[in-house]
Amino acid sequence: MPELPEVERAMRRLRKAIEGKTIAAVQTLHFALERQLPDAKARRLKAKRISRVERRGKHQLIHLDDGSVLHAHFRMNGDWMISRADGAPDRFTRAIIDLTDGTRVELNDRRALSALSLHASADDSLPSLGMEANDASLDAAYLSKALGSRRGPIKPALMDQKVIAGLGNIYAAEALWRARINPRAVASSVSKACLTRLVAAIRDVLGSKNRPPGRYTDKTNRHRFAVYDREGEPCVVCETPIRRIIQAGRSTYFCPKCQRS
DNA sequence: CGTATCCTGACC
DNA sequence: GGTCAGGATACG
Repeated sequence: MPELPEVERAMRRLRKAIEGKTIAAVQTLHFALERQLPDAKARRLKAKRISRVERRGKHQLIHLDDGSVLHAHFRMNGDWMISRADGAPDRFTRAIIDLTDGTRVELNDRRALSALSLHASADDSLPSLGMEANDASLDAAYLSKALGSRRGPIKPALMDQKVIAGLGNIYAAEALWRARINPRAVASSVSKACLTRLVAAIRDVLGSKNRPPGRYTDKTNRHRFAVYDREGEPCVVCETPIRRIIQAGRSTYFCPKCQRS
């Protein structure tokens, strides 16, 4: 369940469940996770105390008292399930973190594309990231600089975590629709006025008012999005049918009339 | 830059 | 059986 607000909520649940506690055991239940966190490495986590849980973009960092870091990323479908060590893990649980107090954290991910790995220090646990999408100091000047060297379309550029950390496919499309910017517009050529609208639009789509309360694939949440997954449906502003195109291998939804530039 | 790839499940 | 899926990365 990525996209920054969802990761933020998941991180807070994780923090509440494990911060200050001690790891009893970590195990992987799927070869894709085992490959990243081999049993020999997982064993090193035993008896480590969790000093802090942190989010950076869509990454989650579990800081341990010896300075090492357990890095987690949900990718497409991951989520935490907090349970108890004496129960059976969920069918789609790919890794388990058991705490000495009996709390169990399950990394639940049907596709098993999630990342989970152990690093000696925080420094080598993360790729370089751009400004946080929900950073109050995000402004048109920053975007202008970050996009200045990009000759490709703006929508894939917005999803590049080195440009803005935390913006994903859904909210990139939603923000561009709100800002009335064509997703195919060349990133470096988007005007300052448009970038100013885009900054406001990013705040709007990430703001709690406009976000679904739970998992955003829930049918009941679908209506919360203006363009995402609405191919052929009328634009809520101008009633032009929403179009779907593929950019960098991902679906982009947009209104061909509202987003002309 | 775009494309293929990692994976599995859900849905048509 | 084919297609699609909220992400990121390696590669050409």
